[in-house]
Formats: sequence, structure tokens, C-alpha cells
Amino acid sequence: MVRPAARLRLSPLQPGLCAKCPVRKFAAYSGVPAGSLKFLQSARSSDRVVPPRRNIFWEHKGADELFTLYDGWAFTFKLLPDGRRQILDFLLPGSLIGLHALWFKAMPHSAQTLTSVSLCVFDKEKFRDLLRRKPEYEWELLKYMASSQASRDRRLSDLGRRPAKERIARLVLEIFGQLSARDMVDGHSFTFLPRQQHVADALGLTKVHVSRTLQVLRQEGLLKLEHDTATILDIKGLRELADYTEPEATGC
Amino acid sequence: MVRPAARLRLSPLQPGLCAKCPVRKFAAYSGVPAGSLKFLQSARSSDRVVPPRRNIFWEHKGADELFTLYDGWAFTFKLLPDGRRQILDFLLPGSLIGLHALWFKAMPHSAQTLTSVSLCVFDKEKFRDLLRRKPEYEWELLKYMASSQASRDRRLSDLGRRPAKERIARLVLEIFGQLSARDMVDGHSFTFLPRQQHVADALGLTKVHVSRTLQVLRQEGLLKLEHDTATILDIKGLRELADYTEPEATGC
DNA sequence: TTCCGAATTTAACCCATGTAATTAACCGGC
DNA sequence: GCCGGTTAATTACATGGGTTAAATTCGGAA
Repeated sequence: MVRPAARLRLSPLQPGLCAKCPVRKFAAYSGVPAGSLKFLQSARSSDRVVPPRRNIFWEHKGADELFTLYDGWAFTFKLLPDGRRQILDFLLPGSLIGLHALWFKAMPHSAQTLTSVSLCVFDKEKFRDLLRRKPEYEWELLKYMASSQASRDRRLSDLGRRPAKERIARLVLEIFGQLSARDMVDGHSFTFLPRQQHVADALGLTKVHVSRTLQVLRQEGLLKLEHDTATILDIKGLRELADYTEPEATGC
Repeated sequence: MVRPAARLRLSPLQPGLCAKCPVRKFAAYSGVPAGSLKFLQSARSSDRVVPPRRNIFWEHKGADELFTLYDGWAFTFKLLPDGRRQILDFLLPGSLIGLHALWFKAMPHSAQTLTSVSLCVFDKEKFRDLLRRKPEYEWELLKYMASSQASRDRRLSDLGRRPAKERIARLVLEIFGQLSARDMVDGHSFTFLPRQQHVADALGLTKVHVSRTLQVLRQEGLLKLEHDTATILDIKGLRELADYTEPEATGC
């Protein structure tokens, strides 16, 4: 039932034809008709495997490519001058990475792999052509960005207005939801690759406080995080504590 | 030199022809060729004046229209069950409001006027048609969303990783930058309509702490906020304190 | 199996920011 | 010019979460 996590494999799965791509339905362009996929395929210049803890691109630098995450975990983040880090988003298979490069000279954030990862690589110019030629991709991308903005909105109000316990609970529930959709959960357990430091950096906390708070959630029988595995012990209780409702998936 | 703020006028300016629209160059579709404006004009179903403190749409509800803010101030926000509020974004003339409605049944946030405001109103279906017929609008909108995502990213890392003083300084500098571009500043002074409560809700602070922190910024000769006016007393010092650099405007 | 570096836990202390309640200033309307 | 409501300032006190550092556990490599 559970798909092995990328990190637990020796090497990540590598992509083949767009037409039979298993992550296509989670991708930014999931809604384009199958007949248009050959154009996507031709914009795809290659695929690439990136080892864990490597940057995919850097904040403040330009980028000539953009990517679809095919397999593995990654995240986007910003660094402050003193080295503090804010993680903006965790990236799961299907995520489109680095779209900003199409319009801006400098990327507004960095992206880094958490596990070994495989990427579909699109040349910036070819992708631009794809959009010019096939406006249905633009439409899909707009929808994708609207949905990812909604998710940034949720995170923003978490950081601004919710206490640590709710933030953590909501992050885990969100990832649980995304993994569920990808059929990457085993009941209420799933592979969870971020370390406590990543959780802290995503939620505006310190790793010490994340550790403390996880103890509490564990003791209350709500949530357990160990090594690479998260287990939701009481999903109803956790949802209630976190005031969490599944975001509107997609659809019109 | 300074444009009178919307709130200080008896009634807001109202829009006319898109082709001679003074806020067009700050709008989401600023880059579309002038020749395409007639299509925009025909998607525009009306204009509307909304008094201060009124919602433009509601979180969790659907919307049949979307808007371009023509004159005045507004903001988007989310409410938590206990009434706490997180302001996501301040909206200035040119902002596109409610794009989510094109794809999603429920809005992910509410929008509310701060001053009396005038809006260009677009019917959702007509706007969809516009995008289908004129893909250059899709392209522009993608760019607009990429840029507004970058701004959300900045805010997110402010809330997660920066202390109150920096957050406030950065918010004011950001608004100063946007107003400068719109020629709505008078030297280092400008109309600033959010109350301290709004600032607090945007930055994840309490109004008490915003008040305290503003005292300090004032005392240090960096920034002064009074009634409806902000004055930057020492822009170099403020930028330095806030680690602030102007975001990449636009362009490729 | 042992070892080493990374991740987590624990503990003590403290500070930035939150809460609550009051007072003062201001503002628009009449 | 007066009044009532909103906004801001102030004070006193409370606390969630930060900081630091040490101890412990874990996990992968040889």
C-alpha cells in the first residue's frame, strides 16, 4: 500500500514519457488535454538526478531552467544575512519549481533537495514557447499558482496568528493530505523526511521548541514523529486541535 | 506633488476608458499591448464605489466577479475561529482582486476596504472568455502572480524570522516603494491609512506592541507614523535596520 | 559490532511579545 | 463648541517561545 520513500530507495525513479507519467495528475499542468502532451514533451530538455542537500537554484541568482519534481522531497527557502532560514514550502512529486525564472532576473528564493530527487528539466526559452503556442498551459499554470497562493496564505496566517502546537499539527496534516492524494500513505502513517530543524524553519520556531511541542503532541496521543515516519494517532483530535479542514482540491 | 489620499477626498476617483486609464501601468495586465485593451474594456462589466470598512468578498464564499482596484486602499485577510485576524496583503491602485474565483468555489481569504474605494468590475465568465481569446492576458497575469508570490514569500520570512522592529520597518518601506512608483509620495512623507491594529494584524503582532515599537523607531529618528501620514526620517538607516532592498520591479 | 556525526532531548534561564485595563488624544458629525 | 466613538499611548504583569549548552539517542558506514 505504501510507496517506498525516495530516500529509502538507492536511486530515485526516473521519468519517461509525459503521456504515461505517473505524477502528471499532481503536476501544475494536470488539466491539459492528453493530446497536448507532445508539446510538453518537446519542451522537456532532459531529466536530472540531484543528490540530497543540494541546491536546485539560488536566491538572488538567475536561472535558465525550470523543473517539475518527479520523485523525492525538496523545499524552497530564504536565508537572512545572519543565517536564519525560512522555509517557504515543501515540494512533493508534481511540484513545479522555479517558474519565476520566466519573468525575473533574480530568483526570490532558493530551492534545495531533502532527499535524492529526480527532476524533469525545462529550458526557460522552450517553456516560454510552449506557453505561447499552447495557451491551455497558461490557463493551467494560473490555476496552479492560485492554488499555491492559497496555501501560502494559510501558512502566513499560521505564522502570524497560531501557536506552535497548531502550526505543527497543521503542517503535518497538510503534508498528510498531499501524500494521501498521491497514494503515498499507509493508513495514518507516512514517510516524513523533514528533520525537526526543517519543521522549525518552516514554522518560524526553533528546533528546541519543535522538539518540546512534539513531546506534548505525542503524550496527548495525537501525533508521533520518529526517524522518517510520521503517524497520526488521532486524526479527529488533531484536526480539531489544529482547526484544520482540507483545502479545496481543484475543480471549478 | 503628493496625490491626495482617497480617504481625504469626498468621493473616490472613478474609472473611465481602459485605454487612458491612469493606473493601467500598475495593473496586473500592464504589459499587454495597447491594441488589446478593447477586449479588456469589453470584459469590464461596470465600476463600483465601495465605502470604507466593507467587505468586497468573503472567505469561504464564492464570488461571481473579480476586480481591479482603481482608487483607494483595501486589504485581504483571513479570520480564525476566535476572531484573530491575519492581514495577507495591502491593496493599492492597480491591484487585481479575487482572481481565485476563476477556478475555485470558495475564496481563500476575504477582502475589505480601508478607505472608500472604486473598483473596475469584471464578470467572472467574461474574464474567462477574455483569457481564452487573448492569451497575452494570461501571460501577464502569470507574471503578476509570480511577482505577488515573491512578495508573499518576503512577508512569510518576515513573520517567521524577523523581530517586530524589522517587520514594521519593512512593511513601511515596501508600501513606500509601491506608493513611490505611483507618484503618491511627497518626499519622504506619504499617506498611510492602515491603523496600528492593521499593521499588527499584517505582521503577526499585537497593537500594543506595534505602538511600543513605533515609539522606539520614532525615538531613534527613523520613522514617524501619525494620523494618516507616515514620514521616513532616515531612509538609509531604516533600510539598513530592516535589511531592505527594493524588489525587482518588473522586466525580464 | 563499533564508531562517529547528526538529530533529538533535556534543562535552566530569560526576553520579546502578549494580555488586560485604563487613560488620553483625536476626529467627525451635529 | 460639544459629544461619542475610534485610535493611540501607557502601565503592570504574564507567558510562549528563544537561547545556550550539555547529555543522550539514533543511524549509517566500515
